[in-house]
Amino acid sequence: MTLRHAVLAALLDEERSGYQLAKAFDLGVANFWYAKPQQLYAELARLEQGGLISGREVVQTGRPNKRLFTVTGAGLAELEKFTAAAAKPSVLRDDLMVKVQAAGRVDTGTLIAQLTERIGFAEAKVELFERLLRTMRGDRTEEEFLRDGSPIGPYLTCLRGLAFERGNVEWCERAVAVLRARRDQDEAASRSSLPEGDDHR
Amino acid sequence: MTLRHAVLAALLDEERSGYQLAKAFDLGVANFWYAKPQQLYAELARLEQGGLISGREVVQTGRPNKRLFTVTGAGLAELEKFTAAAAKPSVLRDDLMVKVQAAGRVDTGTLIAQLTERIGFAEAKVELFERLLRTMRGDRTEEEFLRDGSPIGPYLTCLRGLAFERGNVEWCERAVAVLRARRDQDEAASRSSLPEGDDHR
DNA sequence: AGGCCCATGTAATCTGTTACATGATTCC
DNA sequence: GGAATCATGTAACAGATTACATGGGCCT
Repeated sequence: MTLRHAVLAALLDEERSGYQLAKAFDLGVANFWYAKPQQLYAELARLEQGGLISGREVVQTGRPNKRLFTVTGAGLAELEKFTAAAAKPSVLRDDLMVKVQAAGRVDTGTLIAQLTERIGFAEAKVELFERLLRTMRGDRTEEEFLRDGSPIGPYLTCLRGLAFERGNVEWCERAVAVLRARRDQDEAASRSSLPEGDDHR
Repeated sequence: MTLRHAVLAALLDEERSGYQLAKAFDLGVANFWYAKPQQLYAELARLEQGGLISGREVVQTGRPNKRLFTVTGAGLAELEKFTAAAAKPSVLRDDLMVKVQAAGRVDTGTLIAQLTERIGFAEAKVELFERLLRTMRGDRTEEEFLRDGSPIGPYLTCLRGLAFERGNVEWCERAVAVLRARRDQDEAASRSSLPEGDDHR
């Protein structure tokens, strides 16, 4: 049950609507947690009922009204308690890893295509995070911001997201290079010896 | 439903028991997926019933008998299908990120303690992965292994795990340094001006 | 006219976690 | 004598995903 705390943390520096949170927690942005809109609306309802956040209706013209939520004192206390509790190590769960684990037994072309697609996604996120960081620090340098900028939390988590996506790009590129080289080698080998379909494994 | 495919991928290069899989998928090793033992035993049962894997009883003396599983033709076909399907981008979910997101509003000392603990875990995993890689490649250099070593899948996923954990160490160290510097600054500031409890935010 | 953005949810299903259960062997 | 390792599960509950639902405004 950590979505709870992720929501509280996201509401700390400014009040937000469910929709805004949904944007922030969706893939493409998610720099510190991921969740679907439905999950968020449900969690917001529970949090409000428990008095950890409070919402206020904002009437809008030209578009549906929305509810903006703020963390209450009780909410902050809950976050404090959560922070003090032992963190469970993060769990890795990525489809692409499973596919690569099977490399050599499944079609190499398909794998290369998937890795290439991922490179695109990851690069887009790298750019997004870089833009986000620039926006947060404004005209200051990174060092200056880290020394006394605010809010510092989102900046730090964004830095982690950036490094993570850069790691993705590097690894995917490496994997593509390795798989291509091995495929070319296998093809050359089967051409020279046995022209019959000698599957590369 | 990707645990299914993760299990298939893990059984590809050699037959394993539920217990062995549980070890491999547990934190501390998990280089490409994470799951609890109970989940694995349940999934193995389902996979066997579906004919995607087949198990054989191995009678042991001095310890309980075990069942070793292998991927069937149908299982490999399923993996192939999975590989060709679009991968959903990986979801980030890490308690520690949530805590850091709240930096500045929750106790800094607690945060630093948590980050320091994580550094320890991550360093242990770095060493573990390095050992695993060395074992896999034997007396070959990394380049040699990547050119024609086998199995290549586990080696590549392990490389990703290694890079990920190194990224964790670097980021945690950075975050600790930043938070320490800011805390010291705040303390100095409140000592010189207002000795009254002027919370750093 | 069709599709996307804003804005919020409900219901059913699937996945994952926690707690419980058993029992022999080996190591300290 | 107690803890850890090997080995396999069941049952109850919590958490997450998928499908469905609504409705006005804006852009092309």
